[in-house]
Amino acid sequence: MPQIDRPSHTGELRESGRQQVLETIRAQGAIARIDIARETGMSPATVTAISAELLEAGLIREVQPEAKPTTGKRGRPRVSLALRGDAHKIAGIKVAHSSITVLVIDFEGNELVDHDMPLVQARMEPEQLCNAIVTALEQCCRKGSIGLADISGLCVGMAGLVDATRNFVYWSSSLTSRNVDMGAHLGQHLNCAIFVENDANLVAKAEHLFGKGRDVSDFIVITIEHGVGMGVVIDDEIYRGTRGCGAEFGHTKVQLSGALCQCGQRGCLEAYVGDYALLREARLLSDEATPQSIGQLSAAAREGDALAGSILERAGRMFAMGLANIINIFDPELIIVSGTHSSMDYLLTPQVIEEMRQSVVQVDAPLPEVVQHSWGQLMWAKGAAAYAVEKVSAQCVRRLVLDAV
Amino acid sequence: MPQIDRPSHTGELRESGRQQVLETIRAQGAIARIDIARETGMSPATVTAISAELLEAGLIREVQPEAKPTTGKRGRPRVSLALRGDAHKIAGIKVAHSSITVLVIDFEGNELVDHDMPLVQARMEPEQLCNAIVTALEQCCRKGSIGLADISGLCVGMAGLVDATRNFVYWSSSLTSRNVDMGAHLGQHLNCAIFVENDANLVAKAEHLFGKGRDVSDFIVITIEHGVGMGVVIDDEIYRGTRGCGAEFGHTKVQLSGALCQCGQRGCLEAYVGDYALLREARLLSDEATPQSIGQLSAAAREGDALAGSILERAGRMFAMGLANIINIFDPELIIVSGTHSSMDYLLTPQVIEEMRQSVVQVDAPLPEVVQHSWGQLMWAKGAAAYAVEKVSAQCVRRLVLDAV
DNA sequence: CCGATTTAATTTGAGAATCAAAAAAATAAT
DNA sequence: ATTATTTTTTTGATTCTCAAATTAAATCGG
Repeated sequence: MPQIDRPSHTGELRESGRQQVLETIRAQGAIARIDIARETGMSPATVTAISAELLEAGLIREVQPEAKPTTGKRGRPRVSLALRGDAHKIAGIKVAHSSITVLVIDFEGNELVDHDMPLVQARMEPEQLCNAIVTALEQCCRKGSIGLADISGLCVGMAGLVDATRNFVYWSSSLTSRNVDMGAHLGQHLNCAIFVENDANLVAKAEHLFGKGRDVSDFIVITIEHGVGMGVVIDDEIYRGTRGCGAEFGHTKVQLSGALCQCGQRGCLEAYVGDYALLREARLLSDEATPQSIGQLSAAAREGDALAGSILERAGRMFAMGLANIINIFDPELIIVSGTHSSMDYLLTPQVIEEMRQSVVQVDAPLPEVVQHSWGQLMWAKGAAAYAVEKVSAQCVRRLVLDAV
Repeated sequence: MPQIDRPSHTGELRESGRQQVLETIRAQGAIARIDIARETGMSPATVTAISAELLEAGLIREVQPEAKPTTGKRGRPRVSLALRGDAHKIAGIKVAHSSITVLVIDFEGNELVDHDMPLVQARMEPEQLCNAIVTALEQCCRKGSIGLADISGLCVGMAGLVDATRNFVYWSSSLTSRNVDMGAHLGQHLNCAIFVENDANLVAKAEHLFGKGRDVSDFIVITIEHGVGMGVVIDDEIYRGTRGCGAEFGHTKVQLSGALCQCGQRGCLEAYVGDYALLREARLLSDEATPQSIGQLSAAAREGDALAGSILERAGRMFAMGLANIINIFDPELIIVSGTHSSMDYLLTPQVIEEMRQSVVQVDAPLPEVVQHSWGQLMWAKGAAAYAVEKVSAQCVRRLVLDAV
């Protein structure tokens, strides 16, 4: 009884070597073999062998040392290795309330083309949503003169409870039904590797691959938008929990029987710091001056409007408390507060940081760094693409190892 | 320039194989080679090779199949492998407020002897505490007729902020000074492998090796005692955070500007559900009936005392909120509420579980199981011993691999 | 301009860990 | 006794990796 595809221990080892090299190259952009050896702890001989294989497979390329390094350094010049962008085209897709954003990148991470397709309604039946996704992808491909068949893989990011290991959506604000097997649905329309993930996790991925978490193996990303999301990276992996619905930072409770949240429960952090929560309170301001957007509210506060100020102040204090709790629980190296708009301007103020500091368990060791990162509107799609790239990468390596047999 | 102790990739692989076999044997108690192969995914050939080595090293033994398995099963009978208890003697030591508990176990986990030595004062200078620990260990060894030199390793568990990777104590309620290198201090008195850990993490270890977390790779242990502690096991490893001071569940904030905690901050969960918090409130009861212990308070509540009832009810609600937050963040497979006394009787009631359920993000998937586990007073020491056993195990394997070269 | 020096990459040969398949061992069934 | 069955061990091959030696490609110094 031959055991065919049970991963052998040696196979795993081999895979991990290749994976490591590829990841190192991706993390560094362009890096010489000798530095890969240093970085990964492998011997130069092994790096040579592996990179030869990756070169042959067309996944990486040698970068000719552009300019003479003029600075007198003797010895054989190092030849850097970089990813071959044209090895694959990969799509990241974000389903938002009012539009679907698509971004196509190459294997190296270069953005080829993006597209935003408005949605007429925010919540749809699964089939309807799939059609919309496919349409958005097609439009994007057409715009960039890319064949749909050239897409090696894609990832769809959506708000809600997603079990990424199964491409399964327990619940999403974009879907009218619960418990949808999005992977299967999309698979009927598209013939490429398909992944579905929670959007906050995708931002974490984006930070890890392209952003401020590039060289960090353990960090936490917090997104503030309509709701509040969190992505946790532990040991270079996204932490997901058993059912795939962990890291629901926005729905951790910060107040017994507190404010009503869009999830129907009370006292969620989101119900104090999310967009809708602030605007809900802002409506109590005198009618004429009622701010319709966070920007207006924030401006009113800056101009000395006491009520607006107190709304933002409370949100800030709640946010500080939430941040402190995260630090007390995870003790991460780094916290990245990511967003597409300037939520940070009023939420991540020095006062909030100070308040957070005072709610963190006191230790004579430096606090985790808290940084903010404003991305463009493409943040989400970029994260989705990053995730898909990683998955496709892993698939390539796996195929490489199998083919070698 | 030969690179001597940089762990080679092959060495890691080899180590992992041996480790895996040993762990499987420990987890299963006694298990045949073929089942180890099935369990770990290795080939039977490899298991034979590895177990031969472990047998020769004296770490495991063959268990003769006791009774004829009468039930007609043909074929060569399987020979189970078990740990050799006499391979090592290991001490677990818990430093509590009023005493030091020591437990000596053998390599197989059998309890050989335990001892409790009262302490005259709860907080001491490092040197003083070390002396007390050594004295307690000596007394325990004498009681069990064990030579101090026969102890292969020990672990000291203490409440507070401990960086176990460095055996370093940022702060502990048992120490008068901060930032103590306990490992170095103890090393001057004892000549064996020494480990220092946070006590909640040790309970997690105990649950993982001997308790309800035996076959679970991801779970969370919550301890309620004087304070509230948490141990997080992710992927069969204790999660510690970067500075080694994560998982401070007791000091997560559940109320803005809330009740005063012993840590000096406000609104910590511990300040609502810890022993001292309940007794603090209970003092407001009519003087004569003031309960001096949790047991009395709990009894009063059961007898219909409204004030006592409301104290416990609020504690329960806060605890439910804390539990729900943990689930929302970690989405664990299992939560074990561990304790030496019956805190569970009033904290882990059906009402609390129900309230927790209502504060958890709603998913059409079964809730994480919440179980309670009452250990004897030896719980902590047992956890410490479990941790030390694991570490010593790993050390043995490492030595085995190195010696083979 | 040419050898000496330096650094990077590759080749070579060997060691080690694993696995598949075959063989051996130990038992039950017939 | 013979056959069937199951576990364990042995054998031989594979292959992943590494150390050391070698080759490659540059600078430096005279």
